[in-house]
Amino acid sequence: MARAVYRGRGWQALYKRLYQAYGPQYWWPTHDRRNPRFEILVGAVLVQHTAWRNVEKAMSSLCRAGPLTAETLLAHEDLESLIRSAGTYRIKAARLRNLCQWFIDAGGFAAIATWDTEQLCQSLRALSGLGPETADVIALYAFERPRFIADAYAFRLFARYSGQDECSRYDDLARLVMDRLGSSVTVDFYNELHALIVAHAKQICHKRQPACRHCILADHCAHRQSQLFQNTVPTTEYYSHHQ
DNA sequence: ACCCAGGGTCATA
DNA sequence: TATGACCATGGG
Repeated sequence: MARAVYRGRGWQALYKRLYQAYGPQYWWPTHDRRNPRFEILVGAVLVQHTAWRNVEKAMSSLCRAGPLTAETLLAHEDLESLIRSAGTYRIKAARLRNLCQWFIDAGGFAAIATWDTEQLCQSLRALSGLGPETADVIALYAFERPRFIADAYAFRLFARYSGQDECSRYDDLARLVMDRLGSSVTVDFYNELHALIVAHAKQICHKRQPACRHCILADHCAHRQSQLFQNTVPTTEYYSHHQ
């Protein structure tokens, strides 16, 4: 049986094609299985503007220093040096302390689980050092709320794919995508969608020069279409005929 | 030597 | 509202 081909342009079709190409991404990755949900809070802060491999080093030294709990992190006098390899470590140490205190004051996972999603996201964004993206990452991966992560990769993909860059703010793109997807979309969908967008951006849709020749979305991508149009005149065939 | 990475804050104009 | 400087390590 031939596998299905998804020809639609919408986000549902885009998801299916990405999934078909890259498969499940198994996010959020965890280092220590004892406190997997709290580790997501920590990782979400550490990974800000940082390659994940550097977060892994910081996470492993954190786990070596004690259990990954809010109380233990607050007790670390040398938190800065423990997370040094994640970069911007003074800032991130302060942000982690903020987050840990918030978590304790809120009453932990059981209490926060009863919060409304909007309430949760607003509360997270109110913390110094947690912007819209980190707040949504925590809401989605640690608290299993349906949120679209409108990160730099999503902006890039959307701008190239649709050919329009009308969205400039985080909330504009997040709202646009969530409205189009509708309320029936599951948390698992958003979980996988963000991970797939990251995988696709890393492998194909780079910042400078996207590898459009290998892109599985190229047939519907505005950026690819404009590239093909520009390349219609100066082909090697043309010059070989006219030299 | 430069650019980038699973961002966010703060100071200017 | 919209840029720019800054944070800072590590890999390509």
